[in-house]
Amino acid sequence: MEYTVQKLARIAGISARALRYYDEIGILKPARINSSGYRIYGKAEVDRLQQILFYKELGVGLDRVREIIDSPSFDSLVALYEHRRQLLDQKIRLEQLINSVDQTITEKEGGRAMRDSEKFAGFKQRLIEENEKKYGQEIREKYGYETVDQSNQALKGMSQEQYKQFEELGQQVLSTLEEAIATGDPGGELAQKTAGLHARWLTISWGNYSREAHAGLAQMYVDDPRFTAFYDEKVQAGATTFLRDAVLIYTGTRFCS
Amino acid sequence: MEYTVQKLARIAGISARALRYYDEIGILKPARINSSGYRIYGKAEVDRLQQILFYKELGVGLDRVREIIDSPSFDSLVALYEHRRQLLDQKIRLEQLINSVDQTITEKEGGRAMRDSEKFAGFKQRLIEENEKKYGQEIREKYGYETVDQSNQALKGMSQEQYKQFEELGQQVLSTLEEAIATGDPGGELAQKTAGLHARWLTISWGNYSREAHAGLAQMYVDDPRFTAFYDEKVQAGATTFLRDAVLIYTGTRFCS
DNA sequence: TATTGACCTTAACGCTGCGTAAAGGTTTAT
DNA sequence: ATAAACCTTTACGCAGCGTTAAGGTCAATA
Repeated sequence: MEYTVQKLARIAGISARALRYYDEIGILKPARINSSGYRIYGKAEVDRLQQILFYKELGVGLDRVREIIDSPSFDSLVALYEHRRQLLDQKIRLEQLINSVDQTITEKEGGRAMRDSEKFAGFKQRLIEENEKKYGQEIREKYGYETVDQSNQALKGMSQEQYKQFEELGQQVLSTLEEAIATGDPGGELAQKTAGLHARWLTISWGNYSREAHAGLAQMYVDDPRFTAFYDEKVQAGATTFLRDAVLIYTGTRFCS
Repeated sequence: MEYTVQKLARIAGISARALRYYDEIGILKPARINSSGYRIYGKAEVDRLQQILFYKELGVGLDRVREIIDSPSFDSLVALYEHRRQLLDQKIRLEQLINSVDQTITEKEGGRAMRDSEKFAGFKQRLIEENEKKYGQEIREKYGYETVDQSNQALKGMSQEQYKQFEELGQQVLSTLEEAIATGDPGGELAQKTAGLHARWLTISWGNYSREAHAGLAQMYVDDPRFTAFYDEKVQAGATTFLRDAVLIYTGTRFCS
């Protein structure tokens, strides 16, 4: 039941260097050092390592891991809740990045070089988002969710010109969808372009865009016979399912049905 | 139209140190160095910096940014697609982490200490996920999405004992939902617990869990009169909307309706 | 028994994208 | 003239190890 670094490293699936590092920072010290200076780990250390790796697996930093496993269970729960919040924040940031990349891609695909004004608009957008991140929650806590919802609603009844784009896009979605189905590959370039167009269509109709909602809607299309009828008749049989698959891939949603 | 480091830094919203670093790694060199050794930037450098910051904003690393802006537009599109994929991978990883944290939280809240077998099961789970990450796409490309779907389907018709849990959970969801509504706060502890129970309920019924799908379903509940009727009658009026709000917060979904 | 190969040790640099001194020169305003 | 506000280079620090480098230890084999 005694292990040297490499043996423990192998059963734990990490590197020997990592173990030496854990020793160095004091988060996991060997049970004893043998006469040759070798690190010898025992059962207790295996258990502790298991715990360390478990929390690390959750993406917790080593410092925080130490706090968690060296403190009573009450604290660990709080720490986990806090960690969860941080993960969610990261996720939101990632989603914003993905949306931005999507926008850039569609703009570039349109062959239209970005003009300076748009670049600066991007900067403004960034500022707004930063603001949202910093104060959004505070605002929500102060005024409740309904206010935010309402201000989102306010974005809806905006311009008149968008309606034309909206209609056009709707047609474009249908036509590219038809082409895409011919390729048979919902992960293919055409299908992804279709999903992108569909995303823009949604963006206009909802005033904003979230990939969850996009994926959810695509699934709803399939589940709701009215939508299924619409796409399957406007394009061809199976079109709705194909669109859903394309959208699920586009939004990065894992398989969930 | 000529700027020193700090002036440029101010209009670009970054630090002077960053500019010096960009010079150091050669991604943005000043137009010239004046007689006192000061870095002097011109219009061209402003434009280039704008580009750099734009891509950096998308989360692209500086090395890749350099590749993108120093190559024709074709390459940049490919790079963007690739970058998008990486972001999606990161996002999926984050979601897995969040799910794990959720599980740990519910387990800890249940007051039940994790047994060693479960710890190791977690490790196995990790291995499976790693495998999925490494080879999942390859498999999908080889055998198409349907195979993966089918193997997912296979997970569904599993145990018989789960059905009991499933029924029980359904009742629990309803009862905690009722308590939660009494508090009036969809972000509160009880409401989040309800959402957690609902998540577990889904996990069992679907064989796996994705937070997008969860959020999407919650929204669907509100949109679909059959579901609305179910929850609003089983619990009380407005229960469906409350559950949706709780789930949206639980899943970290931004407001999208 | 000598040698090989598989272990073990410490020490120290490297990676990203800068933040943050430290130690000193330049320009501008008062 | 002097202070304030710039500018410069140099270099350590951050997380979590990976990766040599330079050298001891242990078990088995020729």
